[in-house]
Amino acid sequence: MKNTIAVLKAIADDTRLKIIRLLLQHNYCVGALARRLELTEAAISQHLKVLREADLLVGERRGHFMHYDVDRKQLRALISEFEELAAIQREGCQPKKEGCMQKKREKCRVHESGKECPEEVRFACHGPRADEKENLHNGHCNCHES
Amino acid sequence: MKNTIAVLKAIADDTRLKIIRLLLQHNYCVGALARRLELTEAAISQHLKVLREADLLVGERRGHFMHYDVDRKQLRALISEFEELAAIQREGCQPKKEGCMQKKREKCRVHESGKECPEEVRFACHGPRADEKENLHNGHCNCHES
DNA sequence: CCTTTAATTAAGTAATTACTTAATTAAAGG
DNA sequence: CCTTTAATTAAGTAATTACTTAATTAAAGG
Repeated sequence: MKNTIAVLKAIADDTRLKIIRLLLQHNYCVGALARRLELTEAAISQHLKVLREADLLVGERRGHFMHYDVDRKQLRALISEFEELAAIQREGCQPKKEGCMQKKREKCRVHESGKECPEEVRFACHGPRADEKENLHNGHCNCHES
Repeated sequence: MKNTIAVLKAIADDTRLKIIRLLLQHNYCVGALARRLELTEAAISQHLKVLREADLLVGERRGHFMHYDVDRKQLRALISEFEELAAIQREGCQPKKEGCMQKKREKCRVHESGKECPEEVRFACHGPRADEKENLHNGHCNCHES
């Protein structure tokens, strides 16, 4: 799936979810959708555009009328993404093995002196910065509980 | 699931989806999430509130720290909702059997006279109003193609 | 108690979104 | 061609959202 967030945003709207439900059942034209959902055709057209750009719909012209179909492949792709998400396992925290600096954490009383946190204790107290990926255990393990 | 749209809206945000991914792996406190996502704790706290109110998270206080957990039941419930959606079958349109008024449709030239659409042809031309659920075939079948 | 700390809430702002009406586009068909 | 029709796009608006900084709350611990 190209852009999961765009697909989710597209589907996370009451009107658009109703449109998807309707189009899964029948091949409604834009006017029919507008009548059923009691909105203007312009509003429906704009919603259809959002869904189309998220690859959730494919449109087909039939004479004067545009008929839209749900791309069921994309729906299934979304389900797969969620299944992958739900399958993420909890990683157990092993402070000692991973070098979590429990002791240094206790030393952090920087604000008393009004000074900047010295590098020696900054990491232990405030955890890794975005660019420090090595130690992932500050802030989420039991170090805090001591 | 109580409110599918609220759950979808909660999850359909880049930052919040990242929070969910992180919390599925580890028990991060709010500050740790803020550091990793390079946002203020206030911003994270507000996102956590959205997720909490969608029942996607449960929080637990540990001393000074709040630790949040993803409610995996809710994730699975969301997957079920999507599977139900994807399982909706296309209903074939049977105009004759269902009394679709193909003939009357052709008579609709109301706008020529500048008059209101007479009730006799209104339904056929413009389809059922929201309160007319009996005939679901105007606007989505091949009637238009004739 | 009093101070520190982590998290939340309040207040404000810029960007986005969901609609409206009006204008435009494009196919159908005399 | 010219008109009709269905759909889309343009322009504008009110509501919502994602953030910020500042103020508040609540537990921890000397």
